[in-house]
Amino acid sequence: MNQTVEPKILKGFRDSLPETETVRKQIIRKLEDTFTRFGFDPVDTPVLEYASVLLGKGSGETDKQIYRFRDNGDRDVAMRFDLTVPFARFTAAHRNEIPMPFRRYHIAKVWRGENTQKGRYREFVQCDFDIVGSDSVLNDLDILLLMRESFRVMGIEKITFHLSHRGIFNTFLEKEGIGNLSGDILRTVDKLGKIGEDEVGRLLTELTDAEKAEKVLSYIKTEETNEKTLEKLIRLCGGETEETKRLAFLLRKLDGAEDGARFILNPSITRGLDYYTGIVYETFLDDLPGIGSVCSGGRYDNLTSIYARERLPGVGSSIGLDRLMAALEELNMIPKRKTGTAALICFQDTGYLDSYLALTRDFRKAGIACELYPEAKKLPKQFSFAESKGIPFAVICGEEEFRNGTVTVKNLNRRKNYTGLSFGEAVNLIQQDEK
RNA sequence: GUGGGAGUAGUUCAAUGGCAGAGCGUCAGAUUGUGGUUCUGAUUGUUGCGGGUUCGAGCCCCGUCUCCCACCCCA
Repeated sequence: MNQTVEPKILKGFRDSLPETETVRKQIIRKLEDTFTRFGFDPVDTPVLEYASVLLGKGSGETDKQIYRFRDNGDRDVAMRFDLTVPFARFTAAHRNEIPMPFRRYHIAKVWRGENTQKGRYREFVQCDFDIVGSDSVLNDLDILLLMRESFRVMGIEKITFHLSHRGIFNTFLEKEGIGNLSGDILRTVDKLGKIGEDEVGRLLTELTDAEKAEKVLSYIKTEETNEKTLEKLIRLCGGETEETKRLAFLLRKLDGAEDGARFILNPSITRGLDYYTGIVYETFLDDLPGIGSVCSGGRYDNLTSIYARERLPGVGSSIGLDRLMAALEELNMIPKRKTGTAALICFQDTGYLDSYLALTRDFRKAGIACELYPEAKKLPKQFSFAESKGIPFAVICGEEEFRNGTVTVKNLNRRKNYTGLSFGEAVNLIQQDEK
């Protein structure tokens, strides 16, 4: 039997080793705590949906990227492409069980069959949070505050939130008599950061004419301050509207940044997805903007239009966890933690097996994540095993300790011994360093 | 999906069409209750995969897979 199958995996799909997955789980835990503090509840939906439920919800481009096939019962099925469309179906299906306004978060994998690049995979995790069933600007504000808080708890402060307003932009386009070209113009304008003003101007001139292109270019330019940018938008729209007042309110409330995170009114942000109608935003790391937005979203008029009659407005955002982690890795910001295990119980003397087992049990009972080395090998051997796994502490007990009822703990990073400890002191020592 | 670049030991990288190599790492010992130095010895390969040309292919040609880059789109 020397015929083996090559252990290969598909393009754009990845394994996650403990050193990566431990960090990922830690980040997810922090995010879940944060979402919960903001009053959001978790939900889940199936990976597979009827293709008819998922198709035709984004642009034509997104349909091509959806994984779709016939299942064993010959049903036309598809894997979820994002978490928003399944959420729309979910909300329509459970409308009577959900009190409005509804705050939910959903952290799960999604699949897109597109070409890969750094920070672009075919299977990746999104962290979505939305508030539906209310038009209130306070929800827009809370989503933005939650975005800032989420990055703060992840320890990322050099970050910029670019925001803009789809509705105001459309008002402007209508006023200029080019509202019918909204979709094309939005997509073109969206490229400003990448291809520059001249090239965008050229493309806009192709779409309209030189004069209109000039006007649009002027509209999408970010001025020195948010106030000035806002003033310009109001002027180009022909005066204040409900929407500009709304945007002004948000910018006022978001002012007074307590850390490095900044909110910038950037009218060139438009988002490719069609369903946004109000405020939209994208988030870039100051040190690695090239990897793309790590958190995007906006306000939409009607989440469930395809599935139900009732109009259901909402606002939400999505953190791209895998892209974020790829960026953090590139920036050397991934914490070194390779395991959740805090202590290795060294095994030296087979005669004391029961004592080792009892010690292991007691540490676990006290909340210390630990494992007992399964063989009575030499200590250096056990130390280097712990080190290679990233376990910070070794518990060293032999005849002397068991006779005195004491515990010896070694901090493996500092190579420092703590002898003659009581069990409680040992637990404290290990827990202290946990933080 | 379209176009460009890359793929050699666990890893970083060598090898004019002519015996696949080095550093680092890993393992064992010097060292049977304490691993960062040193020394000794050992280990590591379907050159991504499959074909072709050739006396002979890691190297040239074709196909394919994966990664990286650009477009597209987006997290």
